[in-house]
Amino acid sequence: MWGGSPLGLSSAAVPSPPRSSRERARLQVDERRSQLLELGLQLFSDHSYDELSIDDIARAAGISKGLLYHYFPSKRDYYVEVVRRAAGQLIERTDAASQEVSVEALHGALDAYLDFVDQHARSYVALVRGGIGSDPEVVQLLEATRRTLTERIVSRISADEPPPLLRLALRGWIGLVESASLDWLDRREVPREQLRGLLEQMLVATIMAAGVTPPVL
Amino acid sequence: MWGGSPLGLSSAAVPSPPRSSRERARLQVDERRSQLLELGLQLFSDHSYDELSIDDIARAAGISKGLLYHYFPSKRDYYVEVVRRAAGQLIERTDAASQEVSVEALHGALDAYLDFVDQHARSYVALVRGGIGSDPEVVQLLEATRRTLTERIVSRISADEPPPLLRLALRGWIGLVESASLDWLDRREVPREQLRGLLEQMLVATIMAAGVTPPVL
DNA sequence: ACGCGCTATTGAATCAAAGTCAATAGTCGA
DNA sequence: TCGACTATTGACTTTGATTCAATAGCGCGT
Repeated sequence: MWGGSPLGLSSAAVPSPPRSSRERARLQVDERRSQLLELGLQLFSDHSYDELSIDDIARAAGISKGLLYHYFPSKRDYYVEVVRRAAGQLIERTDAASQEVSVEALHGALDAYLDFVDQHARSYVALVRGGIGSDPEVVQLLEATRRTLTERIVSRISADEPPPLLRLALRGWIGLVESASLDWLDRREVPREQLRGLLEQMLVATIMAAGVTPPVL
Repeated sequence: MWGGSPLGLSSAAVPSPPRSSRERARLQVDERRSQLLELGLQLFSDHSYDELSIDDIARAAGISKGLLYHYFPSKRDYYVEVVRRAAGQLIERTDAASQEVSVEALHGALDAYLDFVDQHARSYVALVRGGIGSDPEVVQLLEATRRTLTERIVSRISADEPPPLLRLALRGWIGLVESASLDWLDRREVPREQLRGLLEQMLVATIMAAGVTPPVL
C-alpha cells in the first residue's frame, strides 16, 4: 500500500551515504550519535515514522543497520531522541528573546517562534504533529516543551502557579499558536507580521478571558 | 520494548470474543463491517496504532486475521476507517445544535461538542491526537472534519468565503478548542460551564482579532 | 425439505521489517 | 609497532503484516 517499490524511498528520495570512502569509517561515539540524530531530523521531516525502515535510515547514514542499534535500543527510541532534539532546538532558538522585558519581550518571543516555524517548516510540522500515534514518551516530551514555552509567558504575569483556568486558557492558546502556524505554513496567505499580531492579540484576550488583568499592554 | 509479554495486551486487556458460540458465525457483510469498526474505535481509544497487532484485533473480534483482510485491505485502511467513523460521529452529534440561531446556537453547539468530548473522552483523545504519525489520509480526514466544524460557525458570520486572516484565526481557534479540551479531560480542574464560557469568549475575541465585527453577542 | 451455489470465513504460508549477536577491523595508548 | 578496546558489520532470528487456496454457513430454487 505504501510504496510501490520494495521501499517507498530508494536511492532517489533518501540522501546517499557520504560520497567516496566506502570503507569502515570509525567515528567517535558523540559524532556518530549526533550525525544520526541530525539525519533523523531531516528524514522524519519528509517521511512518516513507518514510511522509513531501519534499513532506509542506515542506508541514508551510510552505515549498517546493526550500528543504529548500537546507538539506540530501538527504532522508537531513535525517533524519540530525534524529536527530543528538535524540541530542544525550538526551545533554544526562542530562548534569547525571552530575557527582555514586557511588550517587547512578547513581541520578540513570538518573532523568534515564528522564525523557527518559518525556517524549519518541515521539521516544525513533523514536530507538532507528533509523529508516532500517541507514543506516550513523545506526547510527554511535547507536553513538556509546551509547558516550558508557556512558563516563559506565565512568569511575566505572576510569580506563582497560575490558577487552573488561566493554565487551561494558556494551554489552549499554545494550541492556537500551533494550529495557526501550521495553517500559515500550509497556505502562506497572510503576511507574517499579521500572524504575529493576531497571536499577540489572542494572548491578551486569553489572559483576560481567564479573568486576569494582563500586566503589560 | 513495548509490552513485556508476547503482546502487550492479551486476554486481559482486550475484550474477549462473543461469549458462547465458538463456531463459524457467518454474519452479513454490513453487520460484520460495522462490528469491526465499532470494536476498532474502542481498541484504538485505549491502545496506540502499533501497540495493537492485527492478531490482537482479530482475537478481540473473535474472528480470524484473514477475515479482517477480507473487509479492509490493510491495517492502515482499517485504522483510517475507524477514524473516519469517529469523526463522523463527532460531526453528527454536534449537528443538531447548529440549526438554531445566534447566541443560543453557539452556546448549544459548544455544549454539544463538549458533551461529545466528555462522553467519549478516550475516543476523542485518540481522534484529535491523530493516531498514526502523520498518515496523509488521516491528516486530511481530520482537517476536513475541522473545516466542517468551522464552516458551521463561519456561515453565521457571513455567507461568503471568509477573508484569509479570518480563516486562519478560526483555524487557530479550533486548535485552541482541541487543546483546551484535551487539557480539561486530563485534569478536570475547571467546571465544564467555565470551559464553555472560555471557549465562547475566545471565539468572539478571535473574530474581532481578525478584524471582523461579530454579528451576534 | 433438499441440494447447490455464493461468499463469509479460516489457517497455513509468505514476506517485510525490527531487533540480536558473534565476528571483524579501525584507532589510540604504551 | 603491537595490543586492547570498541565501533562496526552482516548474517541470523523474531515479530507482525499480508496473501491465498481451501472450507463451510446460509439463502434460494426446486
